[in-house]
Amino acid sequence: MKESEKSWEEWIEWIAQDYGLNLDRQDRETDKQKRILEAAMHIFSERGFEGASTSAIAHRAGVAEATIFKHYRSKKGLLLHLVIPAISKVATPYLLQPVVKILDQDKPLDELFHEFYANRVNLVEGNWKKVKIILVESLFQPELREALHNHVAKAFYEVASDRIERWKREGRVRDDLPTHVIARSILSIGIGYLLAKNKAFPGFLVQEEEEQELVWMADVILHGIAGPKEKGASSRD
Amino acid sequence: MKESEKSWEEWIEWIAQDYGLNLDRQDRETDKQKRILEAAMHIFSERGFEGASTSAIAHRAGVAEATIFKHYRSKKGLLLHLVIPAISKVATPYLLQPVVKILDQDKPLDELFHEFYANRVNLVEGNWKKVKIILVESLFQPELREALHNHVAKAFYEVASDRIERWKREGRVRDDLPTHVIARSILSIGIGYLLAKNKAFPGFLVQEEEEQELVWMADVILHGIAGPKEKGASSRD
DNA sequence: TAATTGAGTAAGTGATTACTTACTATCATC
DNA sequence: GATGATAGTAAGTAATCACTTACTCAATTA
Repeated sequence: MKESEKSWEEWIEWIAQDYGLNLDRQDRETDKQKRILEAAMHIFSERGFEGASTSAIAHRAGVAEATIFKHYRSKKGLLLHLVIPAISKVATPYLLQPVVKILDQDKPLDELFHEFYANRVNLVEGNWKKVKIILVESLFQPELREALHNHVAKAFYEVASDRIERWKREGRVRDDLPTHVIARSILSIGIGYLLAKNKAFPGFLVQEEEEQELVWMADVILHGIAGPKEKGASSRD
Repeated sequence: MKESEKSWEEWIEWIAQDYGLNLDRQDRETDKQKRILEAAMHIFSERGFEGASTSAIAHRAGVAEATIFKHYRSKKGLLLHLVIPAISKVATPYLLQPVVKILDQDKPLDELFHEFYANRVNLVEGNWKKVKIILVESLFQPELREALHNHVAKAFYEVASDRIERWKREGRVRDDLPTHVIARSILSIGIGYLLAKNKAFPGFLVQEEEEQELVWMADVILHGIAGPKEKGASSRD
């Protein structure tokens, strides 16, 4: 069976065997386990996976180093314990539902996109450290990349493309652009804002209050930036 | 003097002193020096800075480990030797010139943006490994982040905002959007395409030939994705 | 040609790494 | 009150880390 053909459940099971990932989220974690995960989140996100030492994590968590290995088997096991539940939450209908709910409202697209961006920006910023770990490490850890591609991205794209095609039929979205271009553009505007604000170049690429920026984002993605003199040039008219 | 008030030249000099960076690019590198830099580029980009060992780099370059330290003083010095010249090239008018040349042509913005995206996509893809190192490590190395922010980003933004404001006056670009929003949106569409194609989710976010994708990118940023039913909703009309 | 210089390296250095072993303390169950 | 089972850890382990020392050799300079 090829890697990419594994279902989410099969993939999780495979990881679980290799790294002792306990999937039963019900069985409550010890106080020390929680503190280890919290410490790991901070140190992984500050120094990256390779730059983080288990001794530093143990020290920050206030436990002996061996305790980490008792619970998580290996350093990589610790990383996956931290990150896989987060990914699996996103892949779950549970976290995809706000998106669906927002996209299915009977409102002008301006308002709808505004709400969508506000919701997703909020989600990412509320979990910035974990998001950073997942994004950076997915560049170096094939398992993570595979997971993001096959499950998170795919799930989102299915929801998105479904709506976009309906909007095309209803004349609310241009039907002369392929669906993937529209989906990518919507995402790009949001990601660009998050990068500019959080990491890259705050100060001159993000200057106003968030509420106002979100309105502009929705405006740009819907109507573009062309002025009256350039409007006729579109192939759609 | 605050970090951010250093000029590019002062900053380079400061780095040079700390890490023995030889700025005189004229004095030709040894064959072995070239091979070390080449090996470092591959291994840094594959494993990240912390994950890359100097012994692995030496092995790949076919030199003794000590040779690396003879030339670059420390592992971090090696990283900066690799990365600073690349950044400084971008900050230089020399590499900014293609952008200026493209943006100052007397053509419809559709064509202009198409050309701009083609040019920048080309540049990034031709130097993908270095770009990856710079982006990832700038998340963890403050010197790199500082350099990108104060010199590359600033330089680009100055060129961009100048043109955008002129276009506003000429009615070629909407004057009801702030300049930074326009600049950010243009960049976002480009970055989104690069991420989708190279790293994140090729396959369903990038499906067509590059030439065609570039046309769509220019189209979306100029005219948006709204269909006839939603067009009236804009605040600009 | 004697002296100097820079490229290059073999063989280390102590520190730190991820991970183990062998142990104690606590607590529920029979 | 003996029996496991689990949580936790002190004190290791071998391997690897970034970096140094002390040297050779070839080319240049005086």
